[in-house]
Amino acid sequence: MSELREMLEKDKIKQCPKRYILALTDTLNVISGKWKLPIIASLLHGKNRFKDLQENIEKITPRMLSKELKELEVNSIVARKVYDQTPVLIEYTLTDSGKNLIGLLDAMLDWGLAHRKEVIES
Amino acid sequence: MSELREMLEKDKIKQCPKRYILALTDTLNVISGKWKLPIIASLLHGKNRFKDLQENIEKITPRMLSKELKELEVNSIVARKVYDQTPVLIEYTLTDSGKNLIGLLDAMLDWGLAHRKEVIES
DNA sequence: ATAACTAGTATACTTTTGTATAGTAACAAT
DNA sequence: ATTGTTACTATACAAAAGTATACTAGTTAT
Repeated sequence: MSELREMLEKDKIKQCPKRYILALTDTLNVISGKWKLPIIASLLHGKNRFKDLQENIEKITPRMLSKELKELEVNSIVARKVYDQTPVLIEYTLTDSGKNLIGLLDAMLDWGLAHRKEVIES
Repeated sequence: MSELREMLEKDKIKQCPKRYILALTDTLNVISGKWKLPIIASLLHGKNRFKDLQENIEKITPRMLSKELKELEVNSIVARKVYDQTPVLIEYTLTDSGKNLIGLLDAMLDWGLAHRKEVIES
């Protein structure tokens, strides 16, 4: 049984441990906002350069792309690597944690598809 | 293999179908913001009345609680039922879709815990 | 010298999200 | 008539998130 389900068993409602709350809010922060998922999805697709991302993600401004990439880097979701060529090549890649997000994306996709089905059927 | 992983196979990168994007953004909308997860978690715990929720969720104002409950109701995550007693009893419950969110919360929890471990270890 | 390429930054603004504080409505009990 | 109960709403404001538009810096090619 899942950790959460166990925690919620009727006859033994426990306080939600703080580390669970931290883990959940971490996760929410990583995927929240207008551009995080498009960026992560683009990186999963193999679009790794600033310009690739800008072209791949419709209507994102360089300011937002730069801001979000920095935040993802600070949170160890994305790694930034500079290749000293000309013109300079800068490559953004997903860290292991970043790649592991695909499991979460699957869960989101599954819930979203099931929910749409539920809502339409009723 | 997961739908997403399959879609991202290197030699056959497909366009992300629009219904996938819709499903993902639906899901994100349902869990985004400061109060959605606390409210959903409280409802899973069996706190079903406005006042219960207000007491259970630290520092939420009635305005926000009301606003969020309405939005969750519109999106078929929460059902509102009025019992004609005195004083009036109004009960908020999770719909099937709402209850199914627990699987997603588990995935979020797992990723969050694993990520913290990764970051600390490195 | 000018243009073009990559990878951004700067400034000002609008929109969305959330907060603070007070008040309402229906009814019952004292 | 006042107080208490539940379940909210109204108004004004502050903070966070996102947008628009223009500009910079280093390098190479013409």
